[in-house]
Amino acid sequence: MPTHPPTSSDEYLFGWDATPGIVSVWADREGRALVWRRSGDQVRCERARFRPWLFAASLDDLAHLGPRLAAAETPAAAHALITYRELEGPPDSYRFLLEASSGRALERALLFGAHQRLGRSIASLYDLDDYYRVGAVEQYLMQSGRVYFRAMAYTELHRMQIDFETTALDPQRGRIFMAAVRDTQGLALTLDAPSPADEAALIADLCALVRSRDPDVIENHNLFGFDLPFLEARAARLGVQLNLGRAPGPRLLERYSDMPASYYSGRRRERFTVAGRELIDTMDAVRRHDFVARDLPSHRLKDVARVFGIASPERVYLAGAEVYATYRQNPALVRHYALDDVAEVDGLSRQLLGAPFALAGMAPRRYERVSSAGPAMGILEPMLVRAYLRAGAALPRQQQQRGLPPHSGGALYLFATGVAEQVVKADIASLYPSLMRLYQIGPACDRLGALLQIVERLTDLRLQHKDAVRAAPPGSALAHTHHALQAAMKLIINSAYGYMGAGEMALFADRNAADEVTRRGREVLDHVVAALRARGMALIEGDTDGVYFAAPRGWAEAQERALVAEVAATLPAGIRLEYEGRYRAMLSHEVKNYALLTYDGQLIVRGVALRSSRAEPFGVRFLHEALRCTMAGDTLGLRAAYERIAAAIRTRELPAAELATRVRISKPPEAYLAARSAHKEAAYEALLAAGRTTWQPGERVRCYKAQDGGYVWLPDEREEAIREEAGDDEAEGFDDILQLDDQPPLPAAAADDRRDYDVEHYLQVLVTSYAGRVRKAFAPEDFAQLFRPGLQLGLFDQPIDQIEPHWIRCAE
DNA sequence: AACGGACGGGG
DNA sequence: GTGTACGTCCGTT
Repeated sequence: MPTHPPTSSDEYLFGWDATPGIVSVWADREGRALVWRRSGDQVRCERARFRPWLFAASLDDLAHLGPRLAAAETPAAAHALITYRELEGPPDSYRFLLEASSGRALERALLFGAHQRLGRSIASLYDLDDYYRVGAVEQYLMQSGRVYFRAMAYTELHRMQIDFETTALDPQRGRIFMAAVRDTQGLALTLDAPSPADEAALIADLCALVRSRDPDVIENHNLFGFDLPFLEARAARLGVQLNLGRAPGPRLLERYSDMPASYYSGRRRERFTVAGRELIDTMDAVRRHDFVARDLPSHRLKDVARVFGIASPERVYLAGAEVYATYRQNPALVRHYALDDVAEVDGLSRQLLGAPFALAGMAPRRYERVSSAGPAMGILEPMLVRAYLRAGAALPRQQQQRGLPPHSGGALYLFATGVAEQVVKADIASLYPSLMRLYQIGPACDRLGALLQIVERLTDLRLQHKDAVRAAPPGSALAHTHHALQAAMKLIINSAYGYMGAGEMALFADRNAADEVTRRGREVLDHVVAALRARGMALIEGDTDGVYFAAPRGWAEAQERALVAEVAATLPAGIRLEYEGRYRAMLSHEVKNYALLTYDGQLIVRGVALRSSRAEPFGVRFLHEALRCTMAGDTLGLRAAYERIAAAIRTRELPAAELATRVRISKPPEAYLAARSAHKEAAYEALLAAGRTTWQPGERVRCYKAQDGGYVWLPDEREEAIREEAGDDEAEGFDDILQLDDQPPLPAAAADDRRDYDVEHYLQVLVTSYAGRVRKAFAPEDFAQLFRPGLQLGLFDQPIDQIEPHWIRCAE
């Protein structure tokens, strides 16, 4: 592979080969690649060759090859098994690029040599940090400079959504009874298997449908976590082959583990892959979206679809446990439901996969990998490796940096607790990348300066795409494309700093550089804080790149904005302080724990201290009211809210469900019974008291403390009413019997009628767990008076309407 | 307060 | 084997 003179930063970003329309790549370690390219409705597969390669720190492990190892581009290279290229770089780097016509032969030779050198057998090259290697597809893409989707729009992709309805969550206990299939070319149908005998045919039909519709992409929500593992298990049990691959590649769906066990003993995610088609799990996209936006109540398909406004008004909702029972009564309804599911997945894909699509046009990885990868190790690092490979430069090798002090973080200040009005939030846009740019802080080991060039070029391009979004017709495909591109670029830009601070597994990590960025960041925030203080603002809290402060009462928004602009003007060029928003009031409790009241009356609560993890419904209701009253300075209202809820508890007006807490239990029955005498826990006691002797760890238990000191279980009717059906449908030949497991029947009294809770206990909880969240807003004696049971004033009390919260205000 | 383990999500 | 790492919350010391 020839090396190239200085590469342009556009090559760093986009590769260099102009081949358009690549929708999938499959490669093996023997240097064979299949490249599927789309042009309109046509997909053609081209065969390509590449020379398998990897980076090595030395040639020691290849000495045993003798003349079968030769320097590239020498006469001896013609007869060599493995060729090497010595790269420009420091001695402790990956200074050799090894190439062979067979990647497997290359690895075998290295493993043999390492075995001899170390005197122990080596399972995998990944166990040796003497080598840096990527997968075959990545080798091909990095070497060729190709990327996916060149000159393609997202709408040109042929996508198919597949969703299974099953009789249970566990493929050992249940089976597939329906598949809903939809594609971007207008298909929408369900395949049914009303009887267990039909399941094998359903699976085979589905595979045939995939092959005939021939999509580039297969999508679903939790595809890797549920549908594919379930499908695989059922197909194996029924002896059906999963022929989902695209000709002329291998046909079968393949499973692999997300990472080698030797590197990480934690949870390994199962993944699947198939030749010629990209498998996309929209849940990955949802996670990535929520990581930035933090606006999702959950990651469930139905919840997310509602938030994004893609749930149709006629959408059918069924509780998971009821789907199969419903199907037997009303199959049409379940077909409707399942088709709604795949329609929502399509909607989610259109909304969320644009950015990964754009990233796949930059990073040398498969679209399906890019869409689930983290931006740093998953995107940025492959781009850097491609740049070094292209330039013929040695990759840096992380020296073990043991015993370093932990990497220092951003500034974090709590200036005041209490209640503020006229609150302004100002923050510095893209602080860390801006600092990297401004002060040219990149990893010292990045001799090409590629990371900084990538950040700089991306920052410029991103602004261009943001402009292009504004210039394009709103809602148009063009606007969408530019939006996706700028979002993708933002993701990479923001990951650059984190990448430098990443541990030793990041090739280009540089703790000192990361520390330098945070140090400069603290400097900038300190400057902003000082400038605000000098202008008489009342500071509340500051965190890394943003600050909350109270402006003088009665200021108009324009005045606030002018002040922020004035402070912004004192910062170095390239560092932009922005006016982010204003709030009617703020309750400052602890750092990162506060409540905000917007000018249109919305309550925003941030931080764990202001959320109760156990969250008894009555407490949450009260807390929200208490926060509103406190922020309004309405102590009478606060006292009234407290008295109202305390009275409702005392008179048992509240149903027990309002006082119940919901916990997830973790111990199996034996474990709890063993520990029980030492330490009783409410949830288990409640189950035992209800006569239950078995339960599953992970079950959610809703329970409350009763007047008699015991605990009472409140089953969730919906979750418990229908238990999963028994699994052995093949042996029995039918599966139409709903089996309740060996639980006793539910108590006859409906749960919401129960009132036998421990009044004193819950009055205590009300004060300590919930009223306590506004404690910081009051002087101790005022707080004690506000939440004292009974109505009589104490000797030294002042009238409640004269109690004031602790105000955070500008000096007059 | 610090640490380790489990969950999410899917029917 | 088509490949390198999740945050967050909960329960326990």
